[in-house]
Formats: sequence, C-alpha cells, structure tokens
Amino acid sequence: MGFDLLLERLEADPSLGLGRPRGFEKGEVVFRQGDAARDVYVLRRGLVKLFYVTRDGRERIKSFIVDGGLFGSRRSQIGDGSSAFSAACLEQSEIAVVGYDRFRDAMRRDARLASLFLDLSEGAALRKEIREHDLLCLSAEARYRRFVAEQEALASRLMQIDIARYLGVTPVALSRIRRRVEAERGELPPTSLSTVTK
Amino acid sequence: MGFDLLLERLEADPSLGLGRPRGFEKGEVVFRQGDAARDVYVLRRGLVKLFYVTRDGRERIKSFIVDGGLFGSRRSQIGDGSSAFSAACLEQSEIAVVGYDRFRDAMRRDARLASLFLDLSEGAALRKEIREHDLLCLSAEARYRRFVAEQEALASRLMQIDIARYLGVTPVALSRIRRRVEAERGELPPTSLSTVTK
DNA sequence: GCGGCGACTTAACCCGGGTTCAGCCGGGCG
DNA sequence: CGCCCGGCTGAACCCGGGTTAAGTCGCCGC
Repeated sequence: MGFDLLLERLEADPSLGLGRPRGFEKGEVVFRQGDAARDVYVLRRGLVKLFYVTRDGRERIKSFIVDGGLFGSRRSQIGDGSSAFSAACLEQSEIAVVGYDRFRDAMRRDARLASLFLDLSEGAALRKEIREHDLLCLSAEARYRRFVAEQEALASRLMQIDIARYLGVTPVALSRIRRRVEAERGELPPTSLSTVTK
Repeated sequence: MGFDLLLERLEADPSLGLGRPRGFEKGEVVFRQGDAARDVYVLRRGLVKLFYVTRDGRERIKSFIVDGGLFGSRRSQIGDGSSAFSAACLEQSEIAVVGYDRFRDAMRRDARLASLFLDLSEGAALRKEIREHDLLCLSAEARYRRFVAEQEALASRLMQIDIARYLGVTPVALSRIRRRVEAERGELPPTSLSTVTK
C-alpha cells in the first residue's frame, strides 16, 4: 500500500523537519489521554498501542500501530480538543513527529501527498468499521480466533494481557478462551489431512 | 452543522438530478447487505437504520440516520465491493439518490462542496470513534443510559427492539435494564430538588 | 543459587445477559 | 365484538465472562 510513498514525500519536504525520529523505550508514553496531541506521529520502527483508561481504571486497547504506521489523535488535531486515548510503546521504538499545522501546509502544497493521506484515512475508516462490526456482532472467542487468524505476526509480538485488553476481556477470560481453542485444535483429527499438515 | 449547505449545493447542481426523492414505506429496504451499493443517499425525511445480519441470523444495528442525514456504504463506493450492511426505513421516508460517480464529479467541480463533504466525513469518523469506545469500554446498561441521555429525541421514535439491536443485547435484556434504571429513578428522592423538577 | 517479580494458568464463586416460555396489552381486521 | 399478531414484560434456568485467590514458570539481580 501507499504508505512508503507517503513517507518518501514527508521526508522529501525539508520544512517538515522529519527524519530525526526520537527513540522511545519499551513502555514509554508518547501522549496521554487528556493531552492536546496536535501532532502526526510516524512510527519508523517498533510497536505502539493506542488505548483508553476507563473511569474505573481498566485499560482498553483501541488499536495497535506496527512498524511503518502513522498515528495521532484526529479529535485533537481538528477540534484541537484533548485526546480521548493515550499512546504507549510496547517495544523499543523510533517515532518521527510532525506538527499538524506543518503537515497540513505540506498537504496543501503537495496534492499527491494530500491524496495519499486521504487514501490512508479511507483505509483507517474501513478498519474502524470492521472493528465496530466485530465488537457489535462477535463473541470474545470469535474475536480472538479472528485476531490470531488475521494478524498472526502481530499477535505473536504481543503479551496476552494486551491481546485481552484489545478484545475487551480480562486476561483470565482470555486464558480460558485459549484453552478452549487449543483443546479443539487438539481433538480435531489434525486438519483432516493428518500427515501433510505443513 | 453544514449539512443544509451541502444539500443546497447538491440541489443547485442540475447534473446530479437531485430533488425528486423517492418515497419509501416503513420497513422497506433501501439496499441489502451483499449488494453493490455505489450510491449516496440523502434522507430528506424519515428514519433509517443501517444494520448487519450476523451469520446466525441476529440483527445488529450499526447506526441510525435521522431526517436530513446522508448515508451510503463507503466500502461499496470506494472499493466497489459489496456492502457489509443493509439499510431499511423505520418510518415512512423520502430519500434522494445520487450515483457516486456523479457525486465525485460534482465535488471535483465544486471545491466548497468537497470541503463540506470532508467535514461531514470527519464528523462521521468522530461518531464512529465514540461508538467504538462505548462498545469497548461500557456495559450494556451504561450504553443504554448514555443513549437515552444523549439521543432522547431519537430514542423516543424507536421501538425497543431496535434500541436493543443497537446496544447489542436482546430485547429481553433491554427490558430488564430498563426496569433497573427506572427503579433507581423511582427510589431516588426526585433529583434532590423534589419540587422544582422541570 | 535464591528471592522476587511479572505473566500466565486454574479453580471457585458470582452476576449479567441469553434463552425459552408464558402472559399481557394494544392495534388492525373480519 | 372477537380474534390475531407483534411488541413488551416476567420468571426460571443456563452459560460466558468477571473476580478473587492460589499456584506455576521464567527472568533478573543480588
């Protein structure tokens, strides 16, 4: 997808001052729920989570951003209100930061960049739509199955507790779900093609 | 918000052929899950629901569109795939339809229209974000309280079964939730300002 | 090596919501 | 008027996930 192209454009523009990503330690917070986070963040390397902390102190993960991803708080950027969620690094990461105003200026000057950004926004909107659908229509177990099936690489980089927070259940519940899923895998005559199983 | 303006622009453009909204009966389906729904729908009057039917036959409501709203399947429009959800009228309604291609052309010709549309999309994205947050962080009861508190007018136009489908619970569960909520209202010394209560 | 810590698991118990079925009510129609 | 039908409510029972608490394991630092 067009993300590399967008990155290229961003780097090519000297006024953005992109290119000197800041290093973040594992666990370090990028911005905090309630902050005015009017920046665009480019994750050059690493893994970050965007998450809410509920009134009663629970953590719920909105989404994960993997190497090469773009993130920021849309609400903060456009309404210049405060962000509804926090961002924190799950692995040691490198993140380049661009002020939103400069970013907008760059888009105004460079129609190609603007169009790339719009495509990316479309993509994000579609993913959000899918997420909403899953939360509304699927059980926790079904969400787990789907998550590991479709995001295998990501799932293996995560701690279970964060997968649980993403699915919207407690780690204890996730442990139970996994047992159920594994058990089923076990008692099934291994994929019906017993010998050939990759 | 800028919706009236957008409507005005749409109507002013003769090439769109807007203005002759089609009437829909209560219960009538506008487009169906799985259809290629590459149109933009303008709800002049009435009430429609956008909803999924899950594999096991349950109905889950994604969102309601009220008089003056705009809707369509983004996924169908851009990827020209099939819509993931259906749209049906909850009241007798009048809906004007514009082909997406014509709509895009109009946006290209009219920068103001494009900008209005983007604002609307932003608004929709923010609402979707809130919805995702609620589904992820709130219990069914909390979602119900919030829904009636913030969308009183809408809630009163809906049947309970559709509110239930929107919240993601069965009508039976919603009935119980309502009982709990009402009960609480009852035993509270009426809003602490007993006599003045509106 | 040992103690401590954090992630994960297991088990017991509780509770909210699902399921099923019965009853109630109001509106439409013969 | 009487019937039916669909929406809502109530009650009884079940099940999935939350809660709490104990136990295992691997890792790290002393």
